Order: sequence, then C-alpha cells, then structure tokens
Amino acid sequence: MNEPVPTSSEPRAQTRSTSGWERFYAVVRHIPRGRVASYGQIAREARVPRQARQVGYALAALAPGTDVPWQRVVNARGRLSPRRDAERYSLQRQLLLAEGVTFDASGRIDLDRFGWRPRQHR
DNA sequence: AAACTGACTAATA
DNA sequence: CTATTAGCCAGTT
Repeated sequence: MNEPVPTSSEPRAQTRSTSGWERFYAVVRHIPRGRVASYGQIAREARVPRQARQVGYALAALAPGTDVPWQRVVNARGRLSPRRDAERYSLQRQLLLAEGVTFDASGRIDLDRFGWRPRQHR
C-alpha cells in the first residue's frame, strides 16, 4: 500500500488540457533516453518560443513518479540549473549518468554529443 | 487584486 | 571566463 493521501497541491490534470504546460510535457516525453534538450529548445518545439522559464516552472510542478522525463531538460549551456531543492539536482545528475549521459570536469554536458535533435537531420 | 517568485536565455560589459 | 540586465509569463500569496 502506498500514497493514500494526495496533497491538495497535486497538479490537476483533466478539466483543462489547454493549460499550456501540457504542451511542454508532451515535448519532453519525446526526448529519447540518453539525450538532453534545453528549456528554450522545449519551448520552441512546443511552438511557444521564448517561454523557457515557463518550461522550468512546468517541470518544477511535476509530481514525483511522473512519466515525464524531466531529468533530460538542462540549461542552454549544457549544465544542470541550480534550484532550491538541491536533492533534485543530484538526482537529475544521477538519472542522466544512468542513461549514459556524461559530464565533463566542470559539470557540463557536451550538447554536440548528447543534445536531442528532433527530426535528426537538416 | 497587486506583488512576489521562479528548474531560462541571449545580449552586453 | 564571470556578472548584470532586460525580456518572459503563469501560478501562488
């Protein structure tokens, strides 16, 4: 048995799928294992350019156990963005390492190697 | 209802 | 390379 009591701050799906954030989640779900994309890239792919920040807020609102692979979203410099919850940060790094993504000495991911390229060519 | 708060980014110095 | 700044915008107080 588990999670018997949902907190009142759980994101409420249904009733409103036009909530903008759903578009971001849909794109993030398309990032394959072992690849990463930037917040700005997600925004562009979701056809809502310049809303990189919203992407970050959308991911922050995800409940644990979500099917959205949030760990595959990093900042434009190929680094993990610092956030209030330091544990999330190390978890993200751990999850990425587990899928084969590597970090250089300064903690940066080589986007030429691991960056997600939707459509894969052009 | 106005202010505050962020998992961002590109440009500039 | 670091630091600062302006643009962005929805959810929470």
